[in-house]
Amino acid sequence: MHRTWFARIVTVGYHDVCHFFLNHTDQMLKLLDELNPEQRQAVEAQDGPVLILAGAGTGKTRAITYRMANLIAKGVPADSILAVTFTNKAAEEMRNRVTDLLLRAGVPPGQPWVSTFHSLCARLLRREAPAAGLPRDFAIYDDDDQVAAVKLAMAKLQIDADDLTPRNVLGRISYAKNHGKSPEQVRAEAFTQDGRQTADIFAAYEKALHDSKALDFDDLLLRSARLLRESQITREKWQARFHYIHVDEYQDTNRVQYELMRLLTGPRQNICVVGDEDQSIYAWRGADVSILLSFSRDFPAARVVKLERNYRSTQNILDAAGAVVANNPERLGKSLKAEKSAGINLKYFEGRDPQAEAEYVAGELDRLLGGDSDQTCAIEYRTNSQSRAFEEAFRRQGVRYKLVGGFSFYHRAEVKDALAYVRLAMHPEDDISLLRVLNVPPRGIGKTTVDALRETARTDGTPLWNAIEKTVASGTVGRAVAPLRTFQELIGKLQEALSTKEPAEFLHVVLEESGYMDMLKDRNTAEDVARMENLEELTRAVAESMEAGETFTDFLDAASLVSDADQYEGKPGVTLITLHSTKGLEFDHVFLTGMEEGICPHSRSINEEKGIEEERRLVYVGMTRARKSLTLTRAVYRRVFGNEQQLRASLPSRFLAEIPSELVDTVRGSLAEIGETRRYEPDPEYSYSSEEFLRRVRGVQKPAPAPRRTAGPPSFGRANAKRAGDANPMLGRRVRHPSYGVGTIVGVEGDDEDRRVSVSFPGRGTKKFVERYAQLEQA
DNA sequence: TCTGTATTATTTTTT
DNA sequence: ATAATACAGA
Repeated sequence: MHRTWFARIVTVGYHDVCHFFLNHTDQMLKLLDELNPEQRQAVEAQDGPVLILAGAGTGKTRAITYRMANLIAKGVPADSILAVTFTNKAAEEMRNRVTDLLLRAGVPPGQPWVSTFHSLCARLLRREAPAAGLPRDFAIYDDDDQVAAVKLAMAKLQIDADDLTPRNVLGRISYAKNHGKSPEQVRAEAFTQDGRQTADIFAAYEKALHDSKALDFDDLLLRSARLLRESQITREKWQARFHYIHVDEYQDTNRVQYELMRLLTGPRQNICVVGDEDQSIYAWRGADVSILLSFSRDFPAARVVKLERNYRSTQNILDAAGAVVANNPERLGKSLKAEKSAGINLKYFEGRDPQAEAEYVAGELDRLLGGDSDQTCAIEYRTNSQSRAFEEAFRRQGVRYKLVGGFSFYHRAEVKDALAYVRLAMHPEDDISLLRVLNVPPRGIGKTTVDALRETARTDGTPLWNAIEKTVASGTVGRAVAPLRTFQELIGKLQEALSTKEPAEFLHVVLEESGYMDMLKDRNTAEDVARMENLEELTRAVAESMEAGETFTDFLDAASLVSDADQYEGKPGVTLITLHSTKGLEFDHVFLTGMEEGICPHSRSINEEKGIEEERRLVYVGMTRARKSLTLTRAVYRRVFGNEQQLRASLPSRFLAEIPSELVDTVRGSLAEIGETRRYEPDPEYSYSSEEFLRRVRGVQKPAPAPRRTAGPPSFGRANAKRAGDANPMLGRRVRHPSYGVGTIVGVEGDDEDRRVSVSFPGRGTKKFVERYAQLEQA
């Protein structure tokens, strides 16, 4: 997957390194001159605990990479150095940079172990599977699988409460697990019906994962920590393996990760952590800043290094970001000094709605990327759903972009389906995977049959696989018995293939024998063709992974553990990305969008002071990603859901008012006029009611707002259609839909914004679209 | 009893 | 718009 060429470089032994010892240290010393005094201090503090408090853009990655290279140059075997990063991408980047440094210093490149906590734990547990009481080929459930497991557990318990959504329950389960609580404890502490039900679901979820031979993300950490805690032999073995440990983004470490770190560090205490309390943005998933703040208490011998020189951003950007985060109490407090000059002012644009916001951004991108295009631009937003307006506007205006997050390759349905078959071949008792593909492609196993199987499994307390076996064996006549037997035989064949064939070849068998490929070939819509290509890509990825010397489980682990941010390639161009995923990245130009109350800060965090503080840090992170320019935008009206919901006016984000107004220029065309820049200042008048706000905005608005989709696909007969009453002139028109092809309009309802059209497609039935969203063209 | 079509609820952030 | 669910036809 994210393996690169250096993975194949043979690790050089300790003696080889010693052989060139003196020579290398000299050259390494020269390289260390490239560091500033503080960074150098962090690098040369070789033994014992080290805490690096590093503000945004102060070169912390640089400090860690030089530190590791320096250790290797001094003769420390590369594979006894561990660095834990927040994403796989960051890990890859770090490995590359260490390799580069070693090459420059003339040191034979060695490979330190760099990975995320989760990948580290996955590999540890694979190697120590027997000691951990796990089968070596356990599955790793990703987020989707986890939600499916919760759903299954809820169905089994026949719990169907409105306020207990699977995702919500999963959050509670994860919270409990990360706080070391068992289902029994959760139940004992519960004082509401919801709490008790959550405890029951938790118990059923744990059992389901156990029976399926699967671990979730939390389990990877928990089981590793437990193993190291309880098995002295294993603990000493791994402590002996890692002599120097580094943890990046330490402010976002949770309790279990902390325990892991301590267990691995052991008595040697060669631990170096890097963090910034202002960039802690994962408290909601158990991260705990106090772990960072109490490092010096945990390790009294700790040396503390502060990195405060910022090499990334202009002083204006830093001042603006600093002013925002200054509103948070309980900071260690630090001064960030830009090495760059003041730079240009920040910009502010307020559009009527997300479309206007997106069009403004698209125009700016056009300007920025006009001539030379080696610049990197980021469109940052709080929630993934905000990306759509930008995607539409960019596509209309021909702005090329890359989307990070959302639906990544390994989350595609066809990829997950294929991998579910693979898991089933390993463990047929994996209910989640079984339910996923039992009737994909359709083999005549419908809801009724599945319900019956579930009931059998529930009463017998067995996995569905056994229930299938029982149903088939019982000899009862039923329509579903034959397809069930076929499915059984299919899995049998796959098991056979798994044990005899190479992984890539095995995957090919999976796709052919299951009929999955045939299903796609038969349907052969544009989407199906794309799916087939994705599956080919998957097979290719497996083959490449094998060539790189990885095992099949390595590959599967990586597929489960890819993170959204891993998709970012750092190439010139435009990237759409959530604020959370931007952590650790940097861009020449940043657009921080959707700066509204309810979006950023998000409405779910708005009621608690702690929530607001974290949102503020999120904004701080987003702002400090920018090197040269930072533009803040917002939309006055936003739809909560797709279309039915009404437009809702929102107030400007409170964080905008925290930025000193003299650092910001309001863009021409912004709805908030220049006189209204006072909104940037703390102003009691700023907090008027939403009704009054709406009135004000309407007052400001131009008398005839231009139609928004001027550059869009031709909107057929809009002017005519407005004249309602007589037979709609749109009826009978031929239109083209991107995936359904050409059809005829057979119905029109509503008008303007919400106008919906029914289109009859030959052979595919009648579909109803919201005209504004469906990309219909006149045919 | 399965399969396709109509209706409805759904969006915080993620390893 | 998309995903889950309900309903009707084969």
